[in-house]
Amino acid sequence: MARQKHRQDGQCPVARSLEQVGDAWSLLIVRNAFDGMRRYGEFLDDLGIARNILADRLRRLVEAGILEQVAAADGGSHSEYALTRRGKDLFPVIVGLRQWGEAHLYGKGERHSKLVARADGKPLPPMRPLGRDGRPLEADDTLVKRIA
Amino acid sequence: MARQKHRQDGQCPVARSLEQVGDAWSLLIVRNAFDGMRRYGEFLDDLGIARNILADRLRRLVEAGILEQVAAADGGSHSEYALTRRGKDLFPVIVGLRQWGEAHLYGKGERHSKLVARADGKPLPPMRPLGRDGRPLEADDTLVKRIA
DNA sequence: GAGCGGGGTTGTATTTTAAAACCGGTGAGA
DNA sequence: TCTCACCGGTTTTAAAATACAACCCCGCTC
Repeated sequence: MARQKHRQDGQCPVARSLEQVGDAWSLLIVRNAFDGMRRYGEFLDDLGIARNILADRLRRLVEAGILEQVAAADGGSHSEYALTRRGKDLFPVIVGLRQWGEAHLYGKGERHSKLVARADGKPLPPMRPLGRDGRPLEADDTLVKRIA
Repeated sequence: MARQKHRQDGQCPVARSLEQVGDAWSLLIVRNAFDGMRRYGEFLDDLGIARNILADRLRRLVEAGILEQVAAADGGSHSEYALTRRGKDLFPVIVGLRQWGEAHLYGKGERHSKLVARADGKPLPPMRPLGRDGRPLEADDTLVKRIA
C-alpha cells in the first residue's frame, strides 16, 4: 500500500513521502537508526521483524537514499546501515510521531521512553509548525495551495 | 503490519503511534481531513482507495479517536467525518512528512502543492524540534531515555 | 413505485507479510 | 587445514491484507 499510485499523487509531498516511508517498519527502522542502531542483526532482534521483510525494507531505504551501506565501524567483514542526510532529515517526522504518541496514547502513570535533550537531559517541548514570524500555527492557520 | 506487536512496543511512543496511523492510507485520509474533506465519497474519489478499505480505515480512525462521525453540515441524511482534537494534533506529523517530501522528493522545476500560512499566503519555514531554550535541535543533540 | 446517489457490505483474485528452513562467506579454534 | 558457529541474508510456503467488482440498503425525488 505504501507503493501504489493514487489519483494525483505526484502533486502532494505528503503522498510522495508516504510512498517511501509509509509503512510502519520503515519508520521503525529509521527510528532505531536514530538511536544508533546500524546492523541487520540488531534491527532483527529489536523489531522482531521477519528476516525477508527486513532485508527488503533495508534495500528499499537504501534505494530511497535514506540509509546507506557502509563498512563496519569495527573493521568487521559485514556492512552497516547508516542514515544519510536525507534520512536524518526525517527527524521531525519521528519526533512528531513520538510526541503525538506521548500526548495521546498513554494512560496516566503508564510509562514510556522519552526523547530528551542531550545537553540537559530534559524532555523536548512539543514541536510545532511555526509561521515566518516564529509564532506557532494551527492547522486552521494554514492551507494547501494546489499548483496551477 | 501497522497492527502487530513488536518486542517492546508498549514502551516506545513512535511504535505505538504507528500502530494507529502507520499505514499510508490512514495518514492520507487525515491529510485530506486537514484540507477540509469530510465525506466518504470525497475520500473515495480523491484517494482512489478501494471502498472496503476506506470503510475499514475510517472505522479504525474513529475507534482510535482521530476522527468522529458527525451529522452532515448541510443537514443531509448522511454523516461526515471530522478530526477530533486528537486528530488535529497529528498536524505536526503531516507537516513533517510534507516538508521532508518537498525538500527531498522533487526535482528542480518539478511542481507540487504547498502549505502556506493563511494570513500571508507564504510558505511555512521548515518545522524543527526545538530545545527548551528555543534553539533547533538536531537528532544528535537528543537521545531516547528508556524507562527503568 | 422506479430511478438515483450516497454509503457502505460481500465475495473473490491478487499482492504483501510472516514464519521457518536453508545457504554462503568469514573467522576462531582444534 | 578442517570444521563449526555466526552473521546476513534468500527461498519456500502459509497466512493475512488489499484491490476490485458486484451487490445491497436507505432516503429522496419524480
